[in-house]
Amino acid sequence: MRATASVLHLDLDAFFAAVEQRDKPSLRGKPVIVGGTGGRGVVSTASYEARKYGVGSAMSGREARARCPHAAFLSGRFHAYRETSRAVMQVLRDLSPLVEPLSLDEAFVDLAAADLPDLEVSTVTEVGEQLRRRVHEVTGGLTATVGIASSKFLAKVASELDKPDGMTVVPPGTELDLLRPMKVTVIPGVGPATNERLRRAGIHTIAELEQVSEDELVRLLGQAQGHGLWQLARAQDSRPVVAEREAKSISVEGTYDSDLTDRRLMEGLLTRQAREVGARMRKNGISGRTVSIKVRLHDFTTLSRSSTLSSPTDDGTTIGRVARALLGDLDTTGGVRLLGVGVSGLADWVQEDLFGDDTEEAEEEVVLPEPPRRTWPPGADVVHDEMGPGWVWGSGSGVVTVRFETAETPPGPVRSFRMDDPALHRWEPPPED
DNA sequence: TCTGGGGTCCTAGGACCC
DNA sequence: TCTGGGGTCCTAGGACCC
Repeated sequence: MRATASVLHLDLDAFFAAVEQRDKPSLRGKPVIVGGTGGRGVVSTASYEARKYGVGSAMSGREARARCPHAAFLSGRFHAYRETSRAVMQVLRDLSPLVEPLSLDEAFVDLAAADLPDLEVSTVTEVGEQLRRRVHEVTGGLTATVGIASSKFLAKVASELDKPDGMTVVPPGTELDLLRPMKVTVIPGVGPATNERLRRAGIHTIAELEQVSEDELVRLLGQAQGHGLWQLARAQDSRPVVAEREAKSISVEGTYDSDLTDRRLMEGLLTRQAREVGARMRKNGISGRTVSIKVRLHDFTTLSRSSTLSSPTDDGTTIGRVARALLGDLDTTGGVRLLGVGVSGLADWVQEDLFGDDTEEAEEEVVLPEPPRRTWPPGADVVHDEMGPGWVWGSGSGVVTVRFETAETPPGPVRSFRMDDPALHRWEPPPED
């Protein structure tokens, strides 16, 4: 904690939804929900008009639709969000060289590194208001909420107090007066699980947390979190604003509208994800040694497996080969809703092939199931079961006849299914790159 | 058909080394 | 041949954040 209110936290209000309303005037003043469009999607951002109906982040699309059926549901234009975010971050860097982005819509700014006459409350208040006006200008009308205080913790807490389009400055010396009546859930890092543990120990507010000894908190929550919360309950936070932080992992994952049971299909999807991870690594000039997969089963149980290579790689083919081998250890008979591939243990150098050709080795390729050849029913003509992918040969009287073949393996066997047979799954094409 | 995607950090146990 | 301890790496899982 500093003696001056020199840490600024800026939060763009309902960011994704606000960009959509900016770019499409017909959406202004109306409920807009970004995310939650797919069969298993969740809400990423709801505009304030939609929040009135109880729609919020991380809510399932199904529930959001039930609460606010007349909202505009959008899948998101991340390029536009990234571009707008860049403009905002540049405004912050014009104010101070020490800017720490937390996400596309949030950042800390160290005002002690800015060129200001002093750090009095009146001065930083004016700086904050100017900053909010400037953000409004460069974004074409987006609003931001700002918190300014003597530490990251307090600045972030402060920026939550006057949303949207507001600002809160916490004068040095008043931090504990502000914190003590608040619930422990305002502390970043206290989520549902930690809150429940604290609640069982009779701790609801920060004032109550402050009464608990450090030993007791460590016993309750473990060394790192116990010690951390003991400090935050006293407004003790000396974490610096750090401008550049290097990525520690890169991953790609996907949730599928219906559960996967076909191992060949899973291997094909992992292969595709591995290629995407490799491409992103090369683009960023990094490589890594530990390849991980993530598998979420039908019942939401989440498994992970990883393998550490003797030397770093950025090669999608290698990553894919390891990923498929890791999948081989897992029992996926109940069905899989999510698959993911990641690489960690990153180094900012590349071991080999720095300028070499990047053609992939053909013998490592896994053949993806064939694309649709006929249409029945609309959008669902290519299907698969545990035998692999197939396509609909004919249908009638509630029965579907499927040929299990691909261009590589004709002619395949023909089987008939009832239309509602749970063994028959719609083939979900992998997302576009 | 409750429960996204891309991350970070922490814990805990076992291997292995000194 | 009584049991030792620390440090690092690896793996799996969990909590949390936006």
